Amino acid sequence: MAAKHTGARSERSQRTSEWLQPAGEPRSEPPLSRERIVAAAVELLDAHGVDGLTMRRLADALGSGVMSLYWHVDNKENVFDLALDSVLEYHGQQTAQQAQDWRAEAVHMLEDWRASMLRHPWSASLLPRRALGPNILSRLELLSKTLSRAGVADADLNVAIWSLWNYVMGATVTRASFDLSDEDRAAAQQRLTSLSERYPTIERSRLLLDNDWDGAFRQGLGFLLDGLSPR
Amino acid sequence: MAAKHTGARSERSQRTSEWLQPAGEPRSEPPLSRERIVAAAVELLDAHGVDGLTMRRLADALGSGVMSLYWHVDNKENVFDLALDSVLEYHGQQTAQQAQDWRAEAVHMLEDWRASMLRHPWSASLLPRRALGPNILSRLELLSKTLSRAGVADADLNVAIWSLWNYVMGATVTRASFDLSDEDRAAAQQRLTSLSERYPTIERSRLLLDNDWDGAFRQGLGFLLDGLSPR
DNA sequence: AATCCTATGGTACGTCGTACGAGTCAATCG
DNA sequence: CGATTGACTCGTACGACGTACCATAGGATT
Repeated sequence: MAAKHTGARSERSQRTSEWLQPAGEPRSEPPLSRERIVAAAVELLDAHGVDGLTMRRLADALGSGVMSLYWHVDNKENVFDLALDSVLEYHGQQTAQQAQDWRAEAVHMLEDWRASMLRHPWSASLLPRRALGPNILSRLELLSKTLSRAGVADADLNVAIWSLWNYVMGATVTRASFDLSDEDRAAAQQRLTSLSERYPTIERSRLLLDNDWDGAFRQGLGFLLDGLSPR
Repeated sequence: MAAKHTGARSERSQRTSEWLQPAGEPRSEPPLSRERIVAAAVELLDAHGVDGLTMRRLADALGSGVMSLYWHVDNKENVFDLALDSVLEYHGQQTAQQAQDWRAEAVHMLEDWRASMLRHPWSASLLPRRALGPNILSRLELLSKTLSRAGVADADLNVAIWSLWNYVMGATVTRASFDLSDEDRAAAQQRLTSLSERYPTIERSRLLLDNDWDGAFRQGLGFLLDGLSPR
C-alpha cells in the first residue's frame, strides 16, 4: 500500500561545498531505491544467513539511516519477500528445439531452479513461509505449458505439476539445510557414529554421507518423470 | 551439554501453610521438566505460530520464571528442535502383513508423516533450518528397510529414499505455507484474478484453486512409486 | 553442622523492528 | 518571486526480545 515510488532522480548533487563533510568520506551514495535495498539484502543474506539480516545492518550497508528504508519497503517481511523472489528469476532461453524435447526442457528449468536456490541457501528456509511471488508463478506457468505440450492429460496436469514442484522443493530444502549445518559439523559426525547402532540400515547405505546430491537429484527426477510420462 | 536432568521429584509439597500465598492462586504447578516445556511450546506454536513463541510467554504458560527454563533447555533454538522432533514421532503398528505389501506400508508412513506436520503447520517452516532429530532418522530407517525389502537395488536405494523424502517434504512445506496465508486471503484472491492474464495456463487449470491436496498428494506419490518400482 | 547439587527466578544489558515526527530539497503554482 | 506541496531522509524513542549473571532455597551427602 505505502511506498509509492518512481525510481526517478538520477544522481545527487555530489557534495559541492566542503564545509560540512564531517570526515574523509569518499562515498558518493546513489539514492535509495527498492532495487538497491533488495540487492543489499541478498548480499547480507548470502554473507550472514537469515538471522544476519537486520534493518540496521541493511541501512549501514547502504550508507543510509535505518528509517529511510521504510519509505521504499513496508517492513522487514517485505524485504524477505522481495529478496526471495529476486533470487528465483528464470532466464530460460527459448531455443527452437524446445518443442521436440519437453523432458529436457523441464529438467533444465527444474535444475536451474534448484541451483538458484542453492546459490542462496537461505532462500530454501524462507520459502515455506512466504506466498508465491511472480517469479515462482512464472516457473509454474512454464512448467505447466511444457507438460501440457508433452501430452500429459489435462486431468493429470495439476498432479504432475505439484509432484515436480514438491520434489524440487523438498530436495532443495533438504540439501540447503545440510549446507547450513557447518556450525556443528563435528557434532553431526559424532552423532552419526553414536547412532549407527540405532539406525543400521541407513548407516550401512551411508545415506547421510552420500555426497552426490546433484546426481541423486537428477536420477530421482528421472524416476519421477518416468512415472509421470504418458504411457 | 548443560542441562543434565533426571526428571525425578514426583510431586511438590502442595502448599501447606497459607501464610505466603499472595492471592487466590489455585494452581498446583508440577515441577518444570523438559517434557512439560516441550509440550507447552508445541501448544504455543500451534496457537500462535513460529513468531508467537517467546521464552517469556512460554514461562508464563508454565507458571514459572523465564530463566528457570534455561535449566532444562540450552536456548530457544533448542526448544524449536525439541518441539519439532516431538511432533514427528511415528507410532507405526507393525502388522504381520507388512512384508507382503511394502507399497502400502511406505504410503502409510509417508502419509502419516505429512499428516503429522500439517497438524502443526509451523513444523514445515522449521524443518529446513534444523538438523535431523531422532524421530526423523527413525522414519528414514524404516523407509530404508521397507524399500530394501521391496527389492529396490542397493545402488538405487539412497536415490529412492531421498526422492520419497523430497516429495513428502515439498508437498508438506507447500501445503503448510498455503495454510498459513489466511492473513491475506483477500490479497491472494485479488492477486490471482489480477494475474490471470499473465499466467494463462495455470489459471485455466485452476492450479492454485484446486483444493484436493490429499488426493493430489496420494496420486503423485503413486506416480513416483511407479517410477521407483523395480521393473 | 558444613558442604554440595539441583532447581528457581529477579534484574539488567544489548539488540531488535518500527512508530512518530521533524527535517531537506525540487517541482509546482499563485 | 515567495508559498506550497510532495517525495524522500533520518534521529529519537519505545516496547519486546534472548539470555548472562547472580542470589537464593531446599534436599542430600558428608
